[in-house]
Amino acid sequence: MAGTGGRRERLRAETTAEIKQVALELMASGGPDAITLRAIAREIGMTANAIYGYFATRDDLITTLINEVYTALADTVDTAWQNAPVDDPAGRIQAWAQAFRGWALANPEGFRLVYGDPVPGYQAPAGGPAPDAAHRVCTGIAALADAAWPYAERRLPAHSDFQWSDFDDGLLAKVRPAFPDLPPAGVALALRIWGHLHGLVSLEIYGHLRTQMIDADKLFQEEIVQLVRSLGIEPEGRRPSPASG
Amino acid sequence: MAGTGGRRERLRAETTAEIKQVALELMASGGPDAITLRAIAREIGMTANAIYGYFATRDDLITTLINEVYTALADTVDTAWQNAPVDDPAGRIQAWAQAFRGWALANPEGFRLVYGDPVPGYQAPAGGPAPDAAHRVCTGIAALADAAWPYAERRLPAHSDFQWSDFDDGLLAKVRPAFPDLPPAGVALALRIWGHLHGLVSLEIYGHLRTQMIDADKLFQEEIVQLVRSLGIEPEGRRPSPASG
DNA sequence: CGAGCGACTATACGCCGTGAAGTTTCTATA
DNA sequence: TATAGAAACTTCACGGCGTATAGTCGCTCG
Repeated sequence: MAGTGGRRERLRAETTAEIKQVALELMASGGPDAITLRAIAREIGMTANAIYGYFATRDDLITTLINEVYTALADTVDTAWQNAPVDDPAGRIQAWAQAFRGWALANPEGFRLVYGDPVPGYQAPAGGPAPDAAHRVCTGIAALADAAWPYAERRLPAHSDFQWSDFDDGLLAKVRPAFPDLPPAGVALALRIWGHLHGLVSLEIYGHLRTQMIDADKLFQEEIVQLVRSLGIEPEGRRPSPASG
Repeated sequence: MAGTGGRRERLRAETTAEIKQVALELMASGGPDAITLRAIAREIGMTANAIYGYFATRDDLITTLINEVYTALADTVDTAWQNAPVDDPAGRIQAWAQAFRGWALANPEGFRLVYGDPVPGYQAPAGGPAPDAAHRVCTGIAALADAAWPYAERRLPAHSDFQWSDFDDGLLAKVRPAFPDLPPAGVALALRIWGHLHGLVSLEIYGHLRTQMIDADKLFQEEIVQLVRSLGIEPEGRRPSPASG
């Protein structure tokens, strides 16, 4: 067989990349539904069946796309919150939330692809289509929860009984080494924060907020402020010390 | 034309009902994607084109189904929270949240139909497919927010500047007469609560929580407790008076 | 009784995913 | 360098989809 630099393999990689890129363009212009093998082939100048040489089935292609799009989302939000000062946990949470919603608004079809029913009849593989990217996103929020934990802990009275066994091992493999001081309840807090923000963005992207409210942005900004406040850290770096509560 | 009780009209109503029921059965067993005119016709014993005598297009049928399913959801949650004691706002919120998630878990395909990308290529009509049901759901949460408002108000410091003009007129037409003491910020609070709960349930229904957590129920129960607490009302009726804060 | 209308079928078109079989083109080896 | 084989791609085919058009049957009412 040819080595890594073989001509054939290079062409193959290029064609694979082109298929994916055309698929993403179709999705951006016509929604996830527009991702059809025939449309991709038409655009590239191939026969639909030729794509089967690169992806075993349409669902395989979709899964790959979900992976890439989800990874792009994770990159975006990670970059955003990591660019905020380390000593400003409230600012980091704000950055995460704004980046998450901003990405969703800029890539609504991508959001639907990752978080919705992507495409007619699509069946995600066992363990989800993009577990790594999902864990990355959750780990990002866990970082925010970890930074806020000294403040938030006292706001979450000790009735919650989360244990490590409640969580997915793949997630914990990333979270526990990175944030050794974050207890199970802290991970639960991270997931709840994720849920809060995902809920509003999801309602907005799918048009359910628009039928209730003119300006979804205002609602989201309020949500961020209240989220930060509920964690016991004030926006814009003005926050009490953990000791003074 | 025949009167309201005419034989023809009765038969027509029966066939219309049968089409919708078969569609819902197909959805329950095979997901929203399974709702195809041809499958419905096959099940009923008609030709696919015969359905065009009852619904102008497939999207029309889908819109009707969304309306019915959304209404069923609204009925369920309304019944649930209204059955809790009036003087137990925390219990009512709990009832709403449990009923919402319970309905979603019992009717995951219905949840996807209402809140997700229902069906390949479906385009919801302007104003959303089921604005009435959506407003009913939001009005229900507004009732909960209204009951909690005397307690919650002091937890939401006065930096939010919501106005009536921020919200949809159809929603306000239901909310303002029913809860004359609830200010715009209270409606915003209701929408945020909706977002919180929708987010977690949506992540769960679409399988995104399962890749992070073993027991989504535990997370949701924690969410309810913290939600009630954040509003300043204690669970199970033990709550401070608004005056004592 | 007969005209008209409503309910329904038959046929057809262009989409879709995908399987089977055939063809071309490149590559590795004898 | 000749050649066997693999890889890339095409052609043809099948069944499913929404839906447009035209035609058919039977009930109902004047």
